[in-house]
Amino acid sequence: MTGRLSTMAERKTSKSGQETKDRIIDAALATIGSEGLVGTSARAIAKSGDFNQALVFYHFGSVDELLLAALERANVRRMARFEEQLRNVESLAEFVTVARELHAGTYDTDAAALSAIVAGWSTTSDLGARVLATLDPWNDLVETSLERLFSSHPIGQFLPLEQLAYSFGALFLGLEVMGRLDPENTRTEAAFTALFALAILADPLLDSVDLGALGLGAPPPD
Amino acid sequence: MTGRLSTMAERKTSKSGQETKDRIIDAALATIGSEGLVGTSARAIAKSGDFNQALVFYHFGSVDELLLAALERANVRRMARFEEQLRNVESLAEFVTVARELHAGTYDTDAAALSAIVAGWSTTSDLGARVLATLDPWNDLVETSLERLFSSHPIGQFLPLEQLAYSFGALFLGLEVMGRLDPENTRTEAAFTALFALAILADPLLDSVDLGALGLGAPPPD
DNA sequence: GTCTATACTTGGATAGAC
DNA sequence: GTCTATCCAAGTATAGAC
Repeated sequence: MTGRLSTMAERKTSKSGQETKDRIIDAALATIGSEGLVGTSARAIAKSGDFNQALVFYHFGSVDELLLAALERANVRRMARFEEQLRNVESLAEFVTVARELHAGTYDTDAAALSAIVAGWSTTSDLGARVLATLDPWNDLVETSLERLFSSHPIGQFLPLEQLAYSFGALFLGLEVMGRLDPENTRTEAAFTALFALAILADPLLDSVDLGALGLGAPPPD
Repeated sequence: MTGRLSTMAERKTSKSGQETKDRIIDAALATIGSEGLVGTSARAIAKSGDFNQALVFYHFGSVDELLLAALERANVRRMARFEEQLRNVESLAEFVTVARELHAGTYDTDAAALSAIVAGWSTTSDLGARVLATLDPWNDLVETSLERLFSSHPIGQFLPLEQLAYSFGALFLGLEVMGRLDPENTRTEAAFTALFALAILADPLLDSVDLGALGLGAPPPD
């Protein structure tokens, strides 16, 4: 019974702000997922997380800043989850598989919030730059992954891997956005299946490319 | 002086509504381009087009309906502009070139509005279905184009062209959205350049594919 | 069909009590 | 750090004069 007093000390940090900030961020992500970006107001977020609306402004200053923090958080979580897999990819087919898993959690709040914020703010220039900065690490990660993947293929050195990484990111974003337009999301699923099939075709093909025939240098020795 | 009465008859259709509806749609598209989707309210549109805010509701019922009409209009215009080019494409490189031209008008109001609406409404389910319906014709168009393109390649029959068409559309959308995040838009430009280079590599490669080596049937006769 | 005026709602943001 | 209360701005939508 007297223990209640001593546990106070243990819980001192519980209201130190960081915990509340986390709750607010999670509530923001959940609200974007359920209400869409336009429906995500400070009041809606507060209602979703069952705290006071004024806390948003106390901890983040404005709704936009909160959403940027939420974007950052969701992005970090997703990168942490897939970084290792992506780094160890050894074929295009594996690459597509990882991307598909990344997409698979259709109702994953982080995923929904990410594409909603990125897409929804793509025309508001001041915020756009900060969104782009948040997404930047993906470019490096994918590029590294592609370098590794193509290091064993003779054609790799002729490919613009940096731009290809950016393009793969754009393709992924486009598939996410299109998928969310369709409530049943069947088309994006089908697209991933098709891309996987394509990768299966392309993987052996990359090995058999005759660079000489393409005018890119001497063919690999037999 | 008495002519004023007779010219009234000529101008009778000028205020028949359709002309005003056009003005409103154009103003809506312009506003999305300059203010972003979130900044596009009935008041902002009316100010941009210099007419009364109430006209939006008289002619379209709501702002959402107006934006759907604007989406439809912009989409029809863009399809009309590129349908013929796309239908006559004869190589992957040409295909990329057309896509690049489609993207090139960075400050084209139609293009900006299209990607903003599609992206911004991707999480609001009720409107999303209608957006998807508007974009549908592109899938058919691109698929037809790909069929034509691959009709002379033996590997064409093994490719899931419908899903590839959808994927190309998603890639284009993703590149547009990413491009708008970046005020200078240099990365999407670079991506198109890289994709063009890739297409240049892939075009002759498709002809030289040895289907037998991929286990897809007899190799083409010499 | 178009305008003015206005009712109503929602949302951002702050002040001040606790 | 969190709450209540409140101000103010902006938006949707409608009524009614012209």
